[in-house]
Amino acid sequence: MPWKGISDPYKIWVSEIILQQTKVEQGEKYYVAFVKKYPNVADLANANQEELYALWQGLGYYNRCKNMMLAAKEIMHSHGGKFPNTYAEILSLKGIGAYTAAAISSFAFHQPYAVVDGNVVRVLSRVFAVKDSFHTAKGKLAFQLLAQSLLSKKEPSAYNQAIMDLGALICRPKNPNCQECPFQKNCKAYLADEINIYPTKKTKLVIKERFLHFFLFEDKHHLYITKRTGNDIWRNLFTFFSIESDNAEKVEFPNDIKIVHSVEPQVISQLLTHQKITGIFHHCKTNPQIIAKLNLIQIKKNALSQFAFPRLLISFLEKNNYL
DNA sequence: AAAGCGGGGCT
DNA sequence: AGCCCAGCTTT
Repeated sequence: MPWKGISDPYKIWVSEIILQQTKVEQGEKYYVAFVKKYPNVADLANANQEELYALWQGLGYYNRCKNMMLAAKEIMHSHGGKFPNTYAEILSLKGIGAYTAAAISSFAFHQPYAVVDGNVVRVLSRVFAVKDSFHTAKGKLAFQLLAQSLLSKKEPSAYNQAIMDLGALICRPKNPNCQECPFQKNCKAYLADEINIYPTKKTKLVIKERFLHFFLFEDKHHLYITKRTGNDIWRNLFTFFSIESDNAEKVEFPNDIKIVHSVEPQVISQLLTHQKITGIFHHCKTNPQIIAKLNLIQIKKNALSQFAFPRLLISFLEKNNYL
């Protein structure tokens, strides 16, 4: 790598920013071009923004170079053009977070700050069987403290480089080379044969789409409803008799329920935290046998407000002037 | 805590 | 098509 052995904090900074969310192979030529066109902080601070963006073209995350220029100007104005050498000052620069501040202060200034990036998280989570996700505040703190406690205070630079290399080359995301890993005998994940569950993923919010077909039974003065039970949404609330389907068009309904085909079913959706509920309201022909068979509750239309309905039902009732 | 920000490689 | 990756800022 072209930045190998470099001690200039500016060039280390450039390399670290380029490598954020970017593969080494992809970033290399950008790094070479960048330090050639802008060899130092002053050059970057005085850069033409159009040219800077042009140089960055294809690399993505364009705020990275925008922030670098802002930071370069800040270094010129507040630090006399000399790259700051304390963690706090480095961290305060635009576009530099905990990882990059630790990387620069350890690599350029040999200060004892442990880097925590994706590689480090992977290594530590496996070796120490850390199940907290780095994407939570708790997990972030846990990995930060653990990494800092392991850091070699004598050679923070070598330590940081080593643990990231271990993550990149041996303790890889897929097919880690545990046979050649120096920590094989100490790795809790390996010993438990649980390499594949680490690092714990961010729990992505999956919005499940559900289709509830409601069957509306009524007569002149009454509606027929049911109380929802079971471990599902709207427990203990009242709705029309319903059947769930995997689509809005078709539903398997009992043979003895007669849909009023002259009335198109009404469709209303409601977005919940984890579910998108689509209600399809079918107007049905009512007869006493079905009411009894489905064990429906007869309520007076002028007493609807005494019952707790889900919002989706309220919407339907309001739209149709029941409420 | 979650969204937004690019692009490329991998499955 | 979805997931992941040497992150940070804004909301």
